[in-house]
Amino acid sequence: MTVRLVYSEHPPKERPHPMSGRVSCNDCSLSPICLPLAVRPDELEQLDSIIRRGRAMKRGEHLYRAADPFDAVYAVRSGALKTYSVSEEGEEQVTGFYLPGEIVGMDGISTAHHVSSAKALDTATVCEIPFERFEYLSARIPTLQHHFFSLMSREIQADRELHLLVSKKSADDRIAALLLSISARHKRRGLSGSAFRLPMSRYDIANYLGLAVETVSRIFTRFQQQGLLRVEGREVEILDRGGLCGNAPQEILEKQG
Amino acid sequence: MTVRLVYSEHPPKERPHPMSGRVSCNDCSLSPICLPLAVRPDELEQLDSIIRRGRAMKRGEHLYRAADPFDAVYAVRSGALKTYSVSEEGEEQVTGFYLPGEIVGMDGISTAHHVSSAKALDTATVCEIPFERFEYLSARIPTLQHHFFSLMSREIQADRELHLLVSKKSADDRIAALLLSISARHKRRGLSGSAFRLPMSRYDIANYLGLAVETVSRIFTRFQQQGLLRVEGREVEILDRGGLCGNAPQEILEKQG
DNA sequence: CGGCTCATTGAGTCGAGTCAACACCCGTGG
DNA sequence: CCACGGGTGTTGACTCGACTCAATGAGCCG
Repeated sequence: MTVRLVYSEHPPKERPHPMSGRVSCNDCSLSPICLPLAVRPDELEQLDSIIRRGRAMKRGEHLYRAADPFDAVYAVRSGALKTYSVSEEGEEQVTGFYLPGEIVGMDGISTAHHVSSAKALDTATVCEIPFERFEYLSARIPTLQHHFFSLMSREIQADRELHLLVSKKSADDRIAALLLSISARHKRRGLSGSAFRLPMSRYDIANYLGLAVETVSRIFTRFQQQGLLRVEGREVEILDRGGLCGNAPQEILEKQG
Repeated sequence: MTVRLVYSEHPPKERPHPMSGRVSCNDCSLSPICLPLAVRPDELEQLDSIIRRGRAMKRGEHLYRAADPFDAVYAVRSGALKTYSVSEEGEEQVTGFYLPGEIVGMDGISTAHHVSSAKALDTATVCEIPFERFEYLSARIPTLQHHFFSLMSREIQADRELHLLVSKKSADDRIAALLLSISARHKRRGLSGSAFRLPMSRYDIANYLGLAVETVSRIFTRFQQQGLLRVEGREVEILDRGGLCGNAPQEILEKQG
């Protein structure tokens, strides 16, 4: 099979286009699912004023590395990132994938330095939210404080679901759950929930889910044979959502909202 | 072996004794590791005034259940709790163990109802912190707000370490890491870091770490044969910390501070 | 004393890992 | 232009760590 599937939303890029780095939260298409959802229009200006917008990143570039001083969290604007940590034996552990509208970097708050690294999986754009100023602001905007508590709480919830997934479910279930999660997060942004491009490699998927690359590959192939999916490299189309759910019985492991 | 090991700190209970439910944060021996560590003496009064102290719980009693409305987080004062969720298939997933000085219930913030259940593993006492009032207060006490962000961030960190443990490490490593974690958390409270009583059953340990009960049992036995541990039911003495660390290479999976 | 839960131990099986080979794509450079 | 090499993905054959099933023992409560 050599036909290139074309239903990915990658080219063309979503609005706001990465080039237009100056777009304020007001004009950003992601604001209904990002931080701004928590604040009134008149407060949005204050939030807007502390955000450094539109930092562009190339594939493979680091947003921060473990042990870097922590002084900001980041909202993903376009593209995708992964976070990972490295154990003393040097083995990498992928801890999360972050899509547009999601907040990355919250794990560094308690230690004043990052405990993991964040790397762009693709060309990406992020908005930097200096944390000290953000704390100052969130003490003055109750809904913002509450929303950030919520976001962190949701991150904890997602980690717990992942814990269940990795500690109790079969390899099939894990892959299905990841696919459904990414699907749901796409749909939330108004994109197709059934056809999309995976931003991460098989290696990253395997690492994240606690599997071997070969296992991931085999399961993708089998899902395709079973008519659950259409797979072509990183392009995926979900053909039988019900069948996948049967494999990943617990809802969808969402990341944030 | 039928000798009952006596080095557990269980009887006698730690001060403050569960009976003395009225002890204010000021007089609580846990305050250096609990919420109060973040506030000045004059602010402590305000925090103190919103806390409902010394709720006593019997072994097996629920602090809250999944789907209960969320309106408070809880500081463990004595005893121990576990949190768990139940998947649609009815299987339980233990998501955490909470010892004195630790905060439980943060996973319910985003949904306004709890997504997991919390159950006493032993006779326990908890201090209830009504969350709405707490948010009001933390907007006025910057260090308190920051500390709570920190606590949640640390919870996320701990979950990520657990993720690594469960998805990449052998059964031996997982057990060793759990023992070292509990040891460290004991030591933080000024108790023995080498001899203590596990508050949870083998079943809970297995469930938490993604193992079968039989595996946990076998490994405890083997660790004892290798001279790493002394085990007698739930009483544990760590004999060779270095040997255990060799099994659990990553530091110690701490929960909070 | 039964009945219960919790813990331990043994025997056999299987899901997923490891090792190894190969196919594909893409950029580089002769 | 094609050859080369590295990164990424797929497939097959074999192995093994941890699970399952099963039986027994220890402690606790009514």
